[in-house]
Amino acid sequence: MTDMKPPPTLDDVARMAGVSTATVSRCINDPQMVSDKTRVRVQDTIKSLGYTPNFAARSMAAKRTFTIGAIIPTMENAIFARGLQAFQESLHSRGYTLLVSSSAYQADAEEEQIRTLVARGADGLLLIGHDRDPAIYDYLARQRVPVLVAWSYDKDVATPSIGFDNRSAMRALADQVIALNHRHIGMISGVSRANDRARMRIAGVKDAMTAGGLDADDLTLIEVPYSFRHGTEAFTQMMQQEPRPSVVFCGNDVLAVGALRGAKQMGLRVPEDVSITGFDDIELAEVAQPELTTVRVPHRKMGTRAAEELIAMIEEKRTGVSEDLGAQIVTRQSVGPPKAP
Amino acid sequence: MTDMKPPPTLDDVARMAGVSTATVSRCINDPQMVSDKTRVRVQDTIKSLGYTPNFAARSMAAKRTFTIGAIIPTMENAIFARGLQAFQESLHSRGYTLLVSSSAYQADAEEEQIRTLVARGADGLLLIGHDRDPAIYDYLARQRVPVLVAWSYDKDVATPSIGFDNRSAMRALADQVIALNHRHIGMISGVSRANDRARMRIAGVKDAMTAGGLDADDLTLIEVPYSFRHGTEAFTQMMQQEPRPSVVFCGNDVLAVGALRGAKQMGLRVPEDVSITGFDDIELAEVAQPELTTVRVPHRKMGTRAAEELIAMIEEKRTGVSEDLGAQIVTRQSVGPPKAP
DNA sequence: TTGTAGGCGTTATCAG
DNA sequence: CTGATAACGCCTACAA
Repeated sequence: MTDMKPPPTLDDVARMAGVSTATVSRCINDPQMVSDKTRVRVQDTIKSLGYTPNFAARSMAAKRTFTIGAIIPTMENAIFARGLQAFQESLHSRGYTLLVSSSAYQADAEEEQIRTLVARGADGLLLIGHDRDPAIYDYLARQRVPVLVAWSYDKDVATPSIGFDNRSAMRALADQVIALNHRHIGMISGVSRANDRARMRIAGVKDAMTAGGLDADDLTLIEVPYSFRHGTEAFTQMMQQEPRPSVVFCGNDVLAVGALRGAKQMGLRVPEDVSITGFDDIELAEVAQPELTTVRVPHRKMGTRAAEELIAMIEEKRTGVSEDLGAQIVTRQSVGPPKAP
Repeated sequence: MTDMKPPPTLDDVARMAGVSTATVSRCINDPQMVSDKTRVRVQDTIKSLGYTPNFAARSMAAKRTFTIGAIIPTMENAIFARGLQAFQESLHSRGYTLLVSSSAYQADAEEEQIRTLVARGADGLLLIGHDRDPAIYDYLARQRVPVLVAWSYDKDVATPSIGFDNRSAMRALADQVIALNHRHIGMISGVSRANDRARMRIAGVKDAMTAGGLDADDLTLIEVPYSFRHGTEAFTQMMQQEPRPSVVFCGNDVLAVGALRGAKQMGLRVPEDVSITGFDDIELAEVAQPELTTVRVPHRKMGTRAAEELIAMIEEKRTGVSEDLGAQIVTRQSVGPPKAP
C-alpha cells in the first residue's frame, strides 16, 4: 500500500476532460471565456480529480502570487490584532492570502522580513508607520512592489498611508484633559526612535500644553518599550520626580494599564490622586480598573480600507491615495481634575 | 527614466561569472561542492548583481518551499503569541519561513486555511490541539504534509503532539485550591466543542472534585467564547446561582480577568468573598488586581521544540515523536480559603 | 569539480 | 471559443 500517486495536474484534467490545458486554465481564471458546455465538463472533472492548482507553477507563469505581506511591530498584545484581522478578511474575500510577520519593534528585523516577503513574490506590502531607512523605500520601488502604510496618516510623505493623524488625536485628548486645569504633565511614551506614531503622540501632548498656556519643555517624559512592566516602572519612577505630574499620558493602553498598576502599588488613587490616559482603545482599556480614558483608533476600518487600497494599487498599477480615517476620544473613569494643592 | 530592468536571474549570474547555472545553483544550495575559487567568484557576482533566487521557480523545481504554516485559534489576545514567536525564531534560524493565520476558533475556517497552506506548498503544518474532523487528517496524510500538534499532549493519538497535559495541569491547580476546603465549585470554560484543551481542563477540575470527596456532577459550569466580556458575563450569571460557588476556575487568563471585573462590579472581594483562577500565565495575569493564581504553560519551549521536531519530520521524512513539556502552578493572590458560611 | 539539458505545472500569445 | 506552444527561473541527474 505504498501509493505514491502525485497530485493531479492541469494536464491530467485536460486529458481526462478531452480538452487542451489552455482551456482548463481558462475555466479556472476566466470562466466566461469558455462555452458553457465545456466549462461544466471541465469543472466536473476538476472536482472528481480533486485537482488544486500548483501555487508555485502558477505564480511563476503569471508573475503574480495573490499574496500580500504585512509586517506588524508586535503580536504580543492586541494593538494590531483587530486591524489585521479585518485586513485579512478583506484580502481573503478578494482572493488574496495574507502573510504576516512581526518585527518586535526592531528596524533591522523588519528590513529582513521585507526582503523575505519580496523574495517570496508578495504582490504588495502593508507596513506600520512611516519611519524607516529610506533605502528600504528605494529597494521596494526598484522591485516595483506596491507599499501601503497604515496606523499613520501623513499626506506629505511619498508613501501612501491609511490611518489617522496621531498627533492631532493625542492633542485632542490632551486638550480636553489639560482643560481640567492640570499643570504638571507627564508622559510615558513608546520608544520614539524609528516610530513616527510615538513621536507624533508626544508632539500632540506638547501642542496641547502650549495651547493651554504651559511650557512644552516642562513635559516630564519617559520612553520605554510597550509592555505592562515598563509602564509600571516608568510610572513609579515618574511619580518620584518633582514636580509630580497630576496626569500621565501613556503612549498606548498597555503602558497605561501598567501605569495603573504602578499607581495601585504606590497607594495612589486614580483619578483622584493622578489621572492616567491610554491610546488605542483595545478591549483591555475597558477591563482596567478604573476603565481607561483613551483614544479610539479605527482598527477595523483601517484594515478594510488598507486592503482595498492596496489591491487597487496592485491591480490597477496605480499609486495609492492616502486617507485620514480619524480617531476619537473615549472618556471613561481614569481622568479627573487635579487635586487641589 | 522608465527602467524596466527585471531582477537578475541565475542565468545572469552564471554568464557574468563565467560559469554554468548549475554551478551557481550549487554555490547557493551546496557550497561545499564547489571549489573555493569559483565559489568566491560566484558569490561576489551574486552580491554585485543583488541577485535573489526566485522563490516560485525554486519551489517548483525543488518541490520544497522552506515554508511552514501555523494556524492558531486567535491573535486577539496573547495566549499564543509568545509560543508562536519562539516557533518562528527557531524556524527562521533553520532557514524556514513561517506563514501564520488565525481561525478565530472556527473549525471550518481552520479547514479552509489548512487547504490554502497546503496548496501553497507548505512543507509542514503546526496546528493547535487535536480536535478536528478526521477527514482533515486523512487529507493531510494523502498530501504527505507533516503535521504537528502543539498546546496539547496526548500520547494515545496518531498525530504527534508537543505540549502539556491540560487535564492534569488543571487538576493539579484544582487539587490545591479545593484542599483549602472549597465545597461549591464553579468553572467558566472556553467552548469545549472541537477544543480538547478546554475539555481536558474541565475534566481536570472534575477529577480534583472527585478526589476531594465532592460530586463532579455538582460543578457549576458555563462555556463561553474566550473574551473579557464573556468572562464578566458568565461570572455575574454564575454568582446568582444557588449554591453560589466559592471558587471559580477559568479556562484561561482572559476569562479570569473578565471574571475579576465581574466580581468588582458586584462588590465581591477576591479572594475573600470568592476565589478566581486563570490558565496560561500570560503577562496579563500579573497585571490583574489581584494578581491571578494560574497555570504556567511552557510557551516558548513549546514553540522551540515544535519547530525542531517539525523540521526533523520534514527533513528526515520520519514520523514525529510526542513530548510532554509539563506545566506548573503559579500561586498569587486571587485564591484563598472559602468564607466561613 | 563543472557543464549539459530535461523537466517542474501554469499562463499567455497567437493561430485556427 | 479552442488548441499549440513558448516562456517562467531553477534544480538535478547524468556526463564529462
